[in-house]
Amino acid sequence: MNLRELSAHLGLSQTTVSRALNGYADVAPATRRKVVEAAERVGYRPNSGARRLATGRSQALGIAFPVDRNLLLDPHFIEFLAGVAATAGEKGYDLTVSPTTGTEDEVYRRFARTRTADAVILSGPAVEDRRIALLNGLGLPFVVHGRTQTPLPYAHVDIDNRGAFRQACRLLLDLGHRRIALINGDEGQTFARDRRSGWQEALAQAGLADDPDCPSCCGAMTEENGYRFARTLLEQTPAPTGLLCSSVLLAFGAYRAIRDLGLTVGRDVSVIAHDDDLPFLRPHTLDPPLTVTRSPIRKGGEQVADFAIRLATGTPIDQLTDVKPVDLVYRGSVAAPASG
Amino acid sequence: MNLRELSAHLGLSQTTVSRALNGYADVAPATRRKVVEAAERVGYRPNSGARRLATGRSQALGIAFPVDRNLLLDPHFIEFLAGVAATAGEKGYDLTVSPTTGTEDEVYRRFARTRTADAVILSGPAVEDRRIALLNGLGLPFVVHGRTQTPLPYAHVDIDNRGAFRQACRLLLDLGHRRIALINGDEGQTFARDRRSGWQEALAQAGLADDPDCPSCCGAMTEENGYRFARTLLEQTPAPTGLLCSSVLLAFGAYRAIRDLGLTVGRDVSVIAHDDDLPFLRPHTLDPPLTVTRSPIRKGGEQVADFAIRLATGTPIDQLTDVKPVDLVYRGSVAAPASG
DNA sequence: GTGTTTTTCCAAAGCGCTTTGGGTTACGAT
DNA sequence: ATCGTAACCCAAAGCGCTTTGGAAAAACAC
Repeated sequence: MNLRELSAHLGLSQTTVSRALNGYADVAPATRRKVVEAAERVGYRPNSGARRLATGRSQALGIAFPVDRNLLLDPHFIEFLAGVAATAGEKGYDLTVSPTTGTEDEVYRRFARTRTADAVILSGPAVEDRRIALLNGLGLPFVVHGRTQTPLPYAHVDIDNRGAFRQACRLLLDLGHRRIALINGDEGQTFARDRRSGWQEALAQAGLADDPDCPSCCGAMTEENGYRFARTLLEQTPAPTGLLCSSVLLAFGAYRAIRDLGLTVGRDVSVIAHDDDLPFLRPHTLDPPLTVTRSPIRKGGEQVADFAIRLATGTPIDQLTDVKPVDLVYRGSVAAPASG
Repeated sequence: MNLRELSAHLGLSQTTVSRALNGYADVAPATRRKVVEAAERVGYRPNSGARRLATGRSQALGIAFPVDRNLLLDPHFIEFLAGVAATAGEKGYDLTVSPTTGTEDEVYRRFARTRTADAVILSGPAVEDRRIALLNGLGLPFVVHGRTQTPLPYAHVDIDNRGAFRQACRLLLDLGHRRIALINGDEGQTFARDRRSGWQEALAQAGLADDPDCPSCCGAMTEENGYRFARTLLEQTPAPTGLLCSSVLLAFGAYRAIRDLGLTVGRDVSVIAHDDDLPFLRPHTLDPPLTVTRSPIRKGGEQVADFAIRLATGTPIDQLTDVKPVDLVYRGSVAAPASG
């Protein structure tokens, strides 16, 4: 059933039916009701291609991910994607995911030229991210999940990573810890860089700036890396008594390392992690329950999608920026250091 | 730059340019070369909406996932999706993911009516799956990842789950185990049901059909459940000496439970799991390395996408079915049971 | 040379929708 | 009655592509 058939069936013009369905003003309430009901009854849906062609907009959000970087395999990204998808779907937008090998440029070019997406979502921004300039050049609206360095204003959703890790580190300092290590994500990405800044700021305030007893390491946020990093850090002397992890997955590995070294979390080593609220990795189920700075990454996805749709429909960029504060949830993995 | 402009620029008709670009026969090689080069140079890309409207096909694969069921949060699904996306992208297809709350019906209806997707991908089929009938009714081509019960032929890609678990169970039996438990995924889904069948077949062949000392449990394949299930099973008397897990994630939890009970994997309890080759959960990094039946779920996704595209372009259904055998990889988590 | 194919190209007709730019009708104001 | 103004509706023109059904040119056969 297409528009012509539907309007013939109703004895109305295509124009009127179209306008009735799309909520235009100049159609009588009674007519509109009739049209909407008929459309509902016969299950009419406008052909997406035709609408796309006529309006120039695709009612779709685009997101590119490099297949070779392991973005899709990263549960954080997926949870984020779930949020994006949920909100997009709710608002009648499709989500077109386009995998790429190598650079994402080609995908964005295609999105722009073919008008496959009304706006794109950028995730995992680097500190200096080439994609921003490209998208600006292409005139393709975009929303960044996270932040980056760029002269122009840009739509973004982020959390206060720096503040979160500053606060977490300060908690350990207040409890008396003096050797606090950071197990971070890939520091090419802004979120990791920000967390490092937060950690450093807190240390600096405590007079521990660049203290060699407060080491750090970074890499992909996997359980395996968490184990390796924690093990390496804890085998040093003097070993850190506090561990800041950029992900619960890393903390998971750290717990295993701590156990393997015959130590006890919360007694010998205090651990705090950032919790993106991944549904299959619950920090409170660990033993002891893990103290976290918590911010559901899924919510981030939802907000990014919302921003992207608003952007595609004309909301100015400067109204589309948000940086959320982060809660610190205190649990048993943290205590004052063992005396000595 | 659109087709009209491009053809004007070349001094050719739109027809010729279109046909040259789309590889039709009736255009002179020299002309084609000129056209292709010009298109390349100016970066011409056909407008997706227009092409969609003209051809009735969208060059996109569709996949629906229920937001409230935790499909997207399931790393197995994601790894599968990565494979789908990779192959789709490679072949110039977009991947439209559509989240739903509740039933997927509405999404399929929309796909069918709006022609948003040329074919859809069904993942996690239940033993009796309503979606099959719906899609058949809608005339929307689909490929199932897994199998289901249905009278009509349908395109699908699956692995030999039954054979894999039969073989795994037989290995334990051959080593002398007599109490072998199954920790399975959700048995509403076919893959889990098949694995159970394989386990049961092997037990039956050893004269252990329905033996109460060979219990089983099932549920979402999380680390947490693995721990809970294993713990419950191992606290029975007599406790099983062999554990078959439907996922490395479950085995992960099982290892933790075994350790917590003061037992040792490979000595007190042998463990085998199915390994979908999730990149952040490597079975050989466990201690002791985990014996697995292995089949990369990502490859499954790649093949499903390939099938879906072939289906959308006219390949008959009966050429689009495949059930892959599964390797058994023997590692240190398996040994003969302790005597007695 | 003429008739017949084959090759190469093109004009024009859609695909199904939105939207422009009027037309009608109804109704209160003059 | 007549005019203006709303309120409602419509015909037709695209949007940018593919594809049908030729036509012109070139190649071939006789």
